[in-house]
Parts: sequence; C-alpha cells; structure tokens
Amino acid sequence: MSEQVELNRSTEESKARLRLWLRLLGVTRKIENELRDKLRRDHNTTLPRFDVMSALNRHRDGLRMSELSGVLKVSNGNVTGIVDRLAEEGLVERVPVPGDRRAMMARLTPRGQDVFAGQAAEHEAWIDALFADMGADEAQGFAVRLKELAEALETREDKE
Amino acid sequence: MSEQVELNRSTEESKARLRLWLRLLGVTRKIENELRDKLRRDHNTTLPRFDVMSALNRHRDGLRMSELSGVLKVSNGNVTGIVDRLAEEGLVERVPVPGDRRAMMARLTPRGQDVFAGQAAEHEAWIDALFADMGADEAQGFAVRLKELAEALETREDKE
DNA sequence: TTTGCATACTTCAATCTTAAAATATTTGCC
DNA sequence: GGCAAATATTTTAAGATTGAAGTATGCAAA
Repeated sequence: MSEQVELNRSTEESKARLRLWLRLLGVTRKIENELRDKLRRDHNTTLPRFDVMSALNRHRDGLRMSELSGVLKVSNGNVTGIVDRLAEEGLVERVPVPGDRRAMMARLTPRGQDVFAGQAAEHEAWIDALFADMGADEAQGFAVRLKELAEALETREDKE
Repeated sequence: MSEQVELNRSTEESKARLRLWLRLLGVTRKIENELRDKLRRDHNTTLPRFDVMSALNRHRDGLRMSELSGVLKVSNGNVTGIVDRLAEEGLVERVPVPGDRRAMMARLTPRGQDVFAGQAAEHEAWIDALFADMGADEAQGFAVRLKELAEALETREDKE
C-alpha cells in the first residue's frame, strides 16, 4: 500500500513537471513569435539572424563556427547557412584562424556592429515590455533558478 | 539626479529581464534538443510530429487545422505539411466538418492513438528526469507564475 | 440574389534546421 | 616521417517554418 502511495506521488510529481515543461514551451514560443514579428517589421531581419549577430556582438573578437553553433544550441550546418547570408550582406565576415587552417572565426563587420546596435536597443525594450509583469527581483530569482536547472541538465549523464 | 537614478534602476531592471529571457530560451532549446534526440532514437519521429499528435491526443474529437496551428503557435501552412506526412503514414486523418466545407478536422487514427501512447509514456518519463532538479511544489509554483505571464502576454495590447 | 468581404485551408518561395556524408586539416602513435 | 583517428567546417537531402498569394466556401448587406 505504501508503494501505491509512492506511485501516486511520483505520478503527480511527473505530471507537475510535464505541465511546467508545456508552459515553458508555450511562453517561449509566444515571445519568440512576438520578437520575430517585430524584427521583421522594424528591422527587416529574422530571429536566427538576430541571434547570430547577438552572439557575435557579445564576443567582439569573433567566435569559431563551432563555438557559435554551441552557444546558439543549433547544428553546425545551420550556422554555416546563416553566416553565409549575413556575410553576403556585409554584416559578418569570416576570418581564418592562425595556426588551424580548418577553423574559421565569424565576427561582426563595423557595419554589422552598427546595424546590430540599433536592433539590440529595440530588442531590449521589447523584452522589457513583454516581461513587464515581472519585477527585477523576481526576474532575477527566476533566472538564477533556471541557471541552476541548466547546470543540472549539463551535468546529467546522458545514458538514457 | 533623481532622474539619473531612475534611469539606472530602469536599465538594471531591463537587463534582469533580458537575462531571464536568454535563460528561458537557453533552457528550452537544451530540453528540446534532448527530446528531439530521444524521439528520433527511440521512436523514429520528430518533435513537430510529436507535438501535433500530442495536441490531437488531448482533443479526441479532433481539431480544425486552424485550431491546431493556434494551439501549437505555428503557422497554418506549417501544420498542413506535418499533417500531410502523418496522414500518409496512417497516424492522422482529415475529416470534413459538417456544415462548413472550407474546414477540416484532423484527428488521430486508432493506430495513431496506439503509436502516440507509447511515445507519450516515455516522453513523460524523460521530462521527469530532465526536471529531476525540481520538486513537485516548485514545479507547480513555476508553472503557475508562467501561466500568469502567458495571460499578461495575451492581454497586452499589441500596439507597438 | 448578387456582390463583396471574410474565413479556412493549401500552395508557394525563401529561409531555417537537422542528421549524415564529404572535405580538409590536425594530432597522436608507431 | 607516415598513417589512423580526431576535429572543424561545409555540403547535401529531407523536413520544418514563415509570410504571402491562391482557392474555395461562407456570410451579410444592398
């Protein structure tokens, strides 16, 4: 009978976690959709392009293609295509890595930095408005907890 | 000077919200990638296919194509393609809506229900493991707060 | 009842995305 | 030095995704 109780508790717990996951996914998609619309409307760009430029903006010396895909949590081939298109427009450039001819650094061009600066300022204001419901303290607490969760995920043995 | 203080406070607040958003996005992508791998490895399917079947499973009478895209927060054209592929495999079927010849209901076939049941059981266990860091109470509190945020987002005037 | 706008869905072109194969280079081992 | 395995990136094919255009049907006002 205590096992029955345990089973019920466990099932309830897993249901709670599942609901949390579905909420997380729903909120994230909703916000992504809003940002996508605004980026297209106001800056004639896309979310993946913004993400790439944002990552490169945080790393002024540039990032290797593989580091870029790692940061963005997308595949290698994916960033190849996005960087190709940004490079065609002169917003990003590929720079060879001294000492390793296999590798390539991607980095913002001066024009890319200018263009991104305008996008980023608005982006921050959009986020600010979308999360208006949440004060700074709560947002920070939330972020800290999510960071712990992320670390737990990284640490996890991927045996399953 | 008090305006300077206000500006600083406001900027700090918006930075905290931005960090929260980046964490939310990062955790969501990480988990999506894990689920994608597992679905492919163990069930030879994809995340969008699972999402469609999951939505249809929660609505046994079926959903109109437009309801389906609304629930999943993706475009109409997108679900058309995914339902096409699921229908080819006999997992989903399209049913005309009596009284409105423009509309179509998508619903799981009996085989689709069987196949999905197997996927869903494992999916719940995966989520349970991924969120092992978080107890049921915390997960529920988190979910409640996200729901409030989602409602605030829905209510927001989209004037910007 | 006809005409025009709205609705539901599909199609289309472009971009994004993944997983796997291919290419080029580096590194370790003998 | 030379070869095998590992690493960094690109290419490829299939699927996913969007936004806009196209098609068919419904609805409502004149």
